[in-house]
Amino acid sequence: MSIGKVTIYEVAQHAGVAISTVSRVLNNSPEVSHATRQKVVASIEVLGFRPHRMAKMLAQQNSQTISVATPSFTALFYNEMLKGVKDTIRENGFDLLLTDLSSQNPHETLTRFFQRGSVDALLLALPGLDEKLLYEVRLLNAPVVLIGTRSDEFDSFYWDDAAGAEMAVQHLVEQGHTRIGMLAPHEWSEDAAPRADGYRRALLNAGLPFDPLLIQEGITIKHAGHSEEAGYEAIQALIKNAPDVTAIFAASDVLAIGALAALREMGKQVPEDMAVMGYDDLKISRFLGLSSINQKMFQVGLEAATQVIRRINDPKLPSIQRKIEPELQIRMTTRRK
Amino acid sequence: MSIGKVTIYEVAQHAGVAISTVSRVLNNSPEVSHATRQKVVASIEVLGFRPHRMAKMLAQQNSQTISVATPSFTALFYNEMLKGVKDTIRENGFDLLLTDLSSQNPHETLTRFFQRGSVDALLLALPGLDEKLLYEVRLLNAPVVLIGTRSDEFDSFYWDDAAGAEMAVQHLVEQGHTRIGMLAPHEWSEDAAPRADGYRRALLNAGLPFDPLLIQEGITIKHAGHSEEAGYEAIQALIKNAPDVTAIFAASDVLAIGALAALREMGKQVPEDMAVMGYDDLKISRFLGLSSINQKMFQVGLEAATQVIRRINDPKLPSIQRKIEPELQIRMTTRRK
DNA sequence: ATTCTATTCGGAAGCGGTTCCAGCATTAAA
DNA sequence: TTTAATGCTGGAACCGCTTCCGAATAGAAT
Repeated sequence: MSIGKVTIYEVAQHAGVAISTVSRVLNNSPEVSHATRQKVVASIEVLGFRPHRMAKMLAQQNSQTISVATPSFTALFYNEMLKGVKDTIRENGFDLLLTDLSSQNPHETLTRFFQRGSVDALLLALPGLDEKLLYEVRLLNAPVVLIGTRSDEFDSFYWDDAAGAEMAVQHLVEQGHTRIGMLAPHEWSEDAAPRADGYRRALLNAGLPFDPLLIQEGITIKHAGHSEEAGYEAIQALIKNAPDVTAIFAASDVLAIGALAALREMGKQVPEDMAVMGYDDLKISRFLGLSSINQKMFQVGLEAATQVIRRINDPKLPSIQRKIEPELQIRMTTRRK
Repeated sequence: MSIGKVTIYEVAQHAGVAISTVSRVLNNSPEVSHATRQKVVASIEVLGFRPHRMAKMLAQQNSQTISVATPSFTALFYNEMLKGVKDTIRENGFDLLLTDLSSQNPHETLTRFFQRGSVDALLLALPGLDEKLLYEVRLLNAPVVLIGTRSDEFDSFYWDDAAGAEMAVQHLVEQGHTRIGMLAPHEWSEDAAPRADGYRRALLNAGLPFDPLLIQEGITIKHAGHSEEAGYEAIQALIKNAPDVTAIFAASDVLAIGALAALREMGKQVPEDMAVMGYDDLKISRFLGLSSINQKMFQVGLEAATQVIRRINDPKLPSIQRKIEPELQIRMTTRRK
């Protein structure tokens, strides 16, 4: 379980000093003479002493650990965010604890953080945090940064999903499409609903009728959420229900990628036969030529991490609320020749 | 920092018992009467007591935490592995600590684990662990599972990269290609070298000449490693150097995806003008129609996690060595019409 | 030479739990 | 009825480090 199990007691004895002195050396306190420091350092080296992390944490009452909680940290979407988070966390000497909060039952998984002392701060990226959950987060009484949810009492980074979706669909309209479908995940996740609103709004603005048949959710429970499989299945159903569709707006890039696969297999050309628009602008979308809405996930991750560090250092900082402006990325899949 | 700061002392006092009894209730020890248990549970509820994680760890001498160390856990390749790891870890009550070990200087970052008590076990997925590093890992004196490196003294899951690459290139040969290029990352990573060996072997077997011009590394340092950018740049250089190439074997799917993007922009048809073969078989490759070599990353992650749990429970288990058989996945990008 | 002030260090009390050991009250066995 | 076994519980040591406080030493000031 450990490396030799050398404690500061052994070091102190070996160096002929008190343990408090060893501790001072470890935390390079200024109030220790050069000579004794030398002795202690030598003893540490000789004995191969390594401090015990938990003991230090207990004594100092902090864990040097920051947790990031998401629905699924291996999902591509959150993966992009983590790229921005991880280095910042690391550079400031914190460890990174990753946890999935099942969106069905975040309450239970959130309990883990209620264990006192387990993390110094929490980055919570759970779309659609409700009041009940927010209440629990408050109880944490620790630095918390919210991502994807706006709250006045916490630092929060959030998007206007409806505006982004509107922008996306408007782009399709401008390309001359009049029958525009939408692909949504099987279970309407918290992020998909506002995107559907934006979709409707764009149609309204363009004077196009809203046809419920054109919104197609993922079909099987097995492929719930934003999965390629869901997109793959959904577009087939959509085309069956509405063969005259010439463009689709997918609620996420992942769905769009599944749709592209189905279209290819059906022998349909993109964008000639069907224009495809995604949402999230994953890194890979750039290489697929997939048009999308950039949410600046990397940047958000970076700023959120920076902010949480700042807050750890100064807990009474006024909370900040940052709205991220979505950005339209036009690429091959929606560009008319 | 905590929730009310209620300790077992308060609980004990409130319930009128000794702290040892409270502790027994917390760890549901059988040797506590039903009546007292009720009292204690009630007090815990009333006071809103939550155990302090660090204190428990220190006393129990374990951290209930498992760390996974990779070159970059946000890289798609390791991401697939993590999908297999995370649930297993979680279900067994462990927390997951993710760390990047920069391959330039893994020594320094490995030091973190040398802090006694910080993790109970380590999943180390660092291709090309050398003897020096292995020596340090040994010093950890903790359950360690190696992924991607074979060692008799540790549990290890590894691949025969050369065999996989040979299989991939042989497939291209069978499709009738005689001028087959290879795309490698900018800095020859530990995994790319054996794949290049397999490439040569396949050519040799087919009686095709080996032409060094046909192996193209990534160009700029900025896009080192397995990045889409590297593939994007490399294939352009390759085609310039050897315009007669009709098929390429990319050392990773990520490189291949970059190459596909470049080909599309150049107006080249895949697979008609250029067949493309990847390596890793990321989930997304299925949807891109990208032929690849499946390394069963998810499965490896799953098994490695299972094994590390097993080893934590029984440290003197004989170590196992599992070689993963690569599997050829033929898809659109290499299929002759 | 004496007093005062830094500087450096040792001692000891936590941090918040776990766990061993002993003691007491019960109950079963003799 | 006495003795032995059993079930619960309290007390105290301990996990390994931090940090406050007071003491000792040395150098500066008088």
